[in-house]
Amino acid sequence: MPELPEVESIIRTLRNSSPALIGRHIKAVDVLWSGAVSGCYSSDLQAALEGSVFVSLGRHGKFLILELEAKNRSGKQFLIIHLRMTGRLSLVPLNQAVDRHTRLVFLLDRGLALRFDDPRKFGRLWLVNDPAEVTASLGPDALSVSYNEFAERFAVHRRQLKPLLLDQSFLAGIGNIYADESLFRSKLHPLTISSDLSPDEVRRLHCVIIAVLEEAVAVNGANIDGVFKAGEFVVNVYGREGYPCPVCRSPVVKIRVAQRGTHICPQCQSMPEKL
DNA sequence: CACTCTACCTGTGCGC
DNA sequence: TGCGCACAGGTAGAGT
Repeated sequence: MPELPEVESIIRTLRNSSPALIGRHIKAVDVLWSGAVSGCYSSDLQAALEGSVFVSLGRHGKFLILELEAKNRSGKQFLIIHLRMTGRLSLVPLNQAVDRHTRLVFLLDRGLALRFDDPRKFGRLWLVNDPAEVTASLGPDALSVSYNEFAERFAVHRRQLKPLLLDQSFLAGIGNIYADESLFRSKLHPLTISSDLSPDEVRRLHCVIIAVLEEAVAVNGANIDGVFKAGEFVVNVYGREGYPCPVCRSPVVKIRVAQRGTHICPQCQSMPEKL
């Protein structure tokens, strides 16, 4: 399931592809499942995008932001894509057959197609004039947030750490896997109330989040048995219930926090005193 | 404000 | 072998 590092990895792959996505014209858009298109009708999306050219690629948190220039219109357009859990975006040969999970195909020049596949149909796509129409409610990107901004935003909350890290309006880009990994490496229990952290612990958490995400980005994301196999980043606790903690050898335990499967080392991540 | 629950989906993997 | 079912995940929106 793509979180920030996996989305970043997709962007890098698309940037380095040859022929590149940047500069490609959209000749047509096939919408195989219209539910994937949010905020407008798929016919509007098709009409607005035909003839457009990709000019840049970026992201905010887990949202991909593809900038386009329309042929006959002034002003920019942005295709915003959220892959949610099972979405995939790939550049393929134009003649490659769709499979049963293909939801959208952008037919391009130079014999290419940009394809959106998504078995679980959770992924969504928007066409807007300003990315903020979709991303305005997001907090700062987790990969580049400064310590000052992190600490400032942290200070206004009194919440359990795990749901706080997962809250995209607090910090954009962290999902279940990297939340568990960041809390493990920070030696913090997911149920700890954020306002109970010492300034040193807040600083440590910020450092760990950035370090974890940077490490994962450097190797193209996580590699989790049976779940996500894009990259080489190996997690310590997520999905490893019953396996020994790499630090102290205590068995990793799975608990439920905010309705989410949560993995901890009960030894290294001690329970907050109040519980 | 903080939290919980539900809905959205479908492939996987379990128990029987 | 095959059936049924719980479960996984991110987010929005409603409710406590």
